[in-house]
Amino acid sequence: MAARSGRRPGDSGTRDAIRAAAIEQFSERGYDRPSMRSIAQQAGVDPALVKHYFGSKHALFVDVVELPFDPALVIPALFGGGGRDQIGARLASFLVSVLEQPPGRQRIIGLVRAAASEPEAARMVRELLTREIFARVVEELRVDDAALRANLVASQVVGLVMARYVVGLEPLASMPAEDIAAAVAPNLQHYLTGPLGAGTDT
Amino acid sequence: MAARSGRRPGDSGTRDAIRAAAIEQFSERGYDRPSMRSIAQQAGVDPALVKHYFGSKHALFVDVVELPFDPALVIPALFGGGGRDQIGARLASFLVSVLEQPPGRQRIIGLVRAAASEPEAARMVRELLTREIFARVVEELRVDDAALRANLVASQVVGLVMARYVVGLEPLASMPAEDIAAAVAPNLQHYLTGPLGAGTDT
DNA sequence: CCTGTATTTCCTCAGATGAAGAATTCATTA
DNA sequence: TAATGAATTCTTCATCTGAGGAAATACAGG
Repeated sequence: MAARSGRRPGDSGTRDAIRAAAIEQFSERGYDRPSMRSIAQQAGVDPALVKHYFGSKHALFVDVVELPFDPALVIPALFGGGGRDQIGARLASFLVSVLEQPPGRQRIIGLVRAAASEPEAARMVRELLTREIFARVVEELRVDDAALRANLVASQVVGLVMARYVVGLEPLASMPAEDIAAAVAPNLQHYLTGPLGAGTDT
Repeated sequence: MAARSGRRPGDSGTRDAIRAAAIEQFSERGYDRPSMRSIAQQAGVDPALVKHYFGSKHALFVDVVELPFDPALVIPALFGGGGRDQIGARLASFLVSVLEQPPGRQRIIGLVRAAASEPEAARMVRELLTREIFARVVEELRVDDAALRANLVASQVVGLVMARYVVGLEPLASMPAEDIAAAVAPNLQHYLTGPLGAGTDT
């Protein structure tokens, strides 16, 4: 207990306030546009505290944009077990559940937005998908071209995020999430278990 | 005396040099990161000329990022006529032909990247899709929910651009374009003419 | 030859940005 | 109570940004 001395950290909530403001700004305006000053201002905090707690803008971004779920747990649950012809639907409704709630939605939108202009963020997304997601999908899905199938699923998911949340296409942007999940599920299913080459019918 | 300032002899070509540099930088780094100075430098031109010819950074972006094809001509050709069950394949291979050549690819990637952080670019994409594309698709496709179907197709196309060109997912990024077209075509077909619900009646 | 206009360069401005350091406040602990 | 170290603030720096203006130059038409 002798090691514990001085003012206890975190009793003011400053760090969390900065993180909350950063999540919001990164998810709404990408990586470049939010400044450390604008984030600090929204958090009601001195700009120097951002650097004090996180060191740099990039470190703050990395700290704040983490997946709101653990792929190591989620993917086996989604892909394992039976019901191979229901994977598309299960995956779609899981994605919807993540994207419709603030914590998950903001982080994922922030990642996607940032990846469009920050090469480092693009690398994060690429490695995260490759290491955390694709590898496990390959493991669970007993199909050839599992990596490509996971790529295609990822492309549809990213496209949906762009279309619904970033670009705001109507009617997609205003639809109930469940309807979107229902519309997308068959195609996710096709990417995962259908024929890839000259597939004749869905 | 060699003049250090003033008009250079011969044909200028300056305007085109600026446009070429701008296309390249917007497509590789989005809207915010390229500066008028960096574009001018790449064009081998004084920064003031960028403002002189285009007025502002935003005007330069708008001038440079135009669709490399005319939807008014392309869409009726794709959707009109018979072969309703081949629309997905025709659309996929048209998209591939546009995306695999420098002029079209750079403009579309530039638009997508910019839309992620520039609200004005997002608005451009939204209105362009709504006015130039969706409206004509609705006209040609005699189906209910034509706008939503076009939204879903757009989401897949944008997602493909992000996954292949921006994030660089493997193996998607290194595959021959025709293979990708073949893999995506059935899903585009499904979005356009298949059932939209969960496979049951909508 | 001379004037006008388009092209080009240089210079300036006002503001924002990420980063860094010094100084101040204050709860906890010895 | 005094010392400690974390939490916080203020100030500074060097740089970049988009924008605008003034002047220099060269070509074209009269």
